[in-house]
Amino acid sequence: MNRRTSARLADVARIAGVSLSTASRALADPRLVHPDTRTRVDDAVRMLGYVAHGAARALASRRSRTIGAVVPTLDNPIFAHSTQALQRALGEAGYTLLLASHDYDAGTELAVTRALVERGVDGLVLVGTDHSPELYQFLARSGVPFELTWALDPDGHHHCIGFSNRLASLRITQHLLSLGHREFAVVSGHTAHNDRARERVAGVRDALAAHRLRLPAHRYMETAFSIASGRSALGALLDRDDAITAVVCGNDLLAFGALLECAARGVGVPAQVSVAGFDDIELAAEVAPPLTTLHIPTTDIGRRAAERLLARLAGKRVPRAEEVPVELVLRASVGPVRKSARRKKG
Amino acid sequence: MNRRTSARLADVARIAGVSLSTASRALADPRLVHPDTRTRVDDAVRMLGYVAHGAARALASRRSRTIGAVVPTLDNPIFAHSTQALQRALGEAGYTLLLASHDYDAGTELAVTRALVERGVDGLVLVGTDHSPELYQFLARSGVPFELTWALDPDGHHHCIGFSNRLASLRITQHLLSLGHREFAVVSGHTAHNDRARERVAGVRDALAAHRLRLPAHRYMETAFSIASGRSALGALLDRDDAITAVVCGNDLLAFGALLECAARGVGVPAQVSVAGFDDIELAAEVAPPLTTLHIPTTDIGRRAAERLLARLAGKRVPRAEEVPVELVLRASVGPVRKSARRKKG
DNA sequence: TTGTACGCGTTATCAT
DNA sequence: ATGATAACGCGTACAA
Repeated sequence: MNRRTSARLADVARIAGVSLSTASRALADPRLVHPDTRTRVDDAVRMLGYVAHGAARALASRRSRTIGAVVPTLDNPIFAHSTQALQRALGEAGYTLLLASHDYDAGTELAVTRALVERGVDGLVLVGTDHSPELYQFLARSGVPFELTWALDPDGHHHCIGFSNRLASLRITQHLLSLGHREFAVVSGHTAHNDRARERVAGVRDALAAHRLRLPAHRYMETAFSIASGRSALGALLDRDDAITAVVCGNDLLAFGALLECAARGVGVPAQVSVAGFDDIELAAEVAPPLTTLHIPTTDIGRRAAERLLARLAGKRVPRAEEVPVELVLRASVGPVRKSARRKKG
Repeated sequence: MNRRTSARLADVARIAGVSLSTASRALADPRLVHPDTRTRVDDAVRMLGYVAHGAARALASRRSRTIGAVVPTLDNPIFAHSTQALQRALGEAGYTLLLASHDYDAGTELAVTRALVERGVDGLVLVGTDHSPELYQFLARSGVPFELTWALDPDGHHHCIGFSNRLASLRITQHLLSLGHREFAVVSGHTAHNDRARERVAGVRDALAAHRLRLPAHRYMETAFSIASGRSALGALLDRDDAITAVVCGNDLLAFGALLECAARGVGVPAQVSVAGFDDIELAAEVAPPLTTLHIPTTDIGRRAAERLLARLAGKRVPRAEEVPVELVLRASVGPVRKSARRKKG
């Protein structure tokens, strides 16, 4: 560990023949120094291979040029995608992303968020509105500005960028209802510590209630957000009840798994629906339609979250809540109700 | 921005009635102080909602408890997955992940790596061995320890954790050859600034050469790593040449796209192969077999990268190169050569 | 436009 | 076991 301590700004200043503060200014805002001195400083920097010491810089300037993001998991492509967009937007603005995930555990979320704040992030990006009171309290005390994403804050207290998961889900269910479907099932992700999942299920129930329909308990399944889970969940549902004609899935991974199960059984569930969409996986529709998806602009969510946060850090005002447009994508093959699914085995 | 400056360690010390250094010790290593003083310090911490100032800590201790990761993109599930594993392992060890991506651009990679080093990361995790001389030089000068992942360094100079993409690809191709296939096509990811992609193609050529076979230019396609690209690439290949009986794809996204194209055309390409596997997407095999995959332990790569790096930071010695096992997964439906693919349209 | 000098909040060294 | 004090490397009034 006897790594020779690298060049400091003082060294740069000495080589360039200027004072420390001049060197500092030359790097912070080149317009503040004489062109000649600037080039001399730049030369010295190159010569020494000088790399600024972020910690010292952060300590003195009280900003780290760092933004923290806390996501449930990167294994869900939608979060990987929006995080990718977030990182890109931040990078272009000279900011660096500190990333943490919590696997849908509130305790972990608080711990990792604390770790990020401790690292001195200038701002935070969280997913959803469903966070423990302790977390909200911690955020308030720490004073770090934050953005909630993938949902809209119902109380309007917090800054957020997203969409109404409930309305989106309502919309897609209404569409199926308009096609004549009455026998619904739902494959949801786990709803604990997950407002998006809960809202999506609620949206289905809302739409059904408007038609005096209910979602029976045996047609509701909650599982992990993965293709494999989606597949086995639909399998279990169809084993229990083969009158089902429409399935609303909590996201595209679940929907894709459901499609696979249909394909394996050789049944054509008349309307296979995904509430959350991810461009690439939507192609799955071509394997085993019918599928209706709600296209969610994951990229926009990440990018706008970054832009909003940076704007706030720059002292600009931004609307507290911002809604991203969500688009219903209808497959050509989605049609009116046909004969119910039939089991192969059993 | 006149956010009241939060509690400092000095405040904690004052409230606890101890000196600054005692407070510091109580937090750094509780065993160093008297149990009574420790509880008094802890109480004061809770009372004030004290959160350590990472920058000051890093400045004084010369370590940031932060590790940087530079990946091509999180949009590729394999990197999302290994990054997720990396973040988890780091988090459990009290480290935080700084993440950056470069979209397969060498210039961007250098820039973001520099940004991470500037933020004071204690170590770095990179993907692959294919980095610009400038980057390697920068890493050497900065002295930051780093791990290369997803490949093995051919020269054995750098610390790495991964597998031989070339041998893996060779193996899968040999398997197809053993089934009697002779008419190969390859759908590869872009090979610029991507040693993994290049090695995978090379592995196919190696295997073919051993049978005195070549890969004609018109049966080779290079495209972006995505499902959509995989699909259209195979479409183009089949349009050109319908004698193809086996397709080796650069990764699972491409392979899945290829499967979709086969399904859409109603052809059964006798052996549809993916060189890189990702558990969930392997389920696609059930939609449109035949598919052979190489299962890669993405989680292990991320976790081991973290463990190796942290071990090195702790002064322990680790083998310079570590290979993760890669497993050939054969689908039941993969059989010997059948009649070639036939085009639907054209 | 440039330089001086102080402070940022913590750890580490050295006493006690 | 605890306390005083000197770094740590940089930003930024303030002065020149």
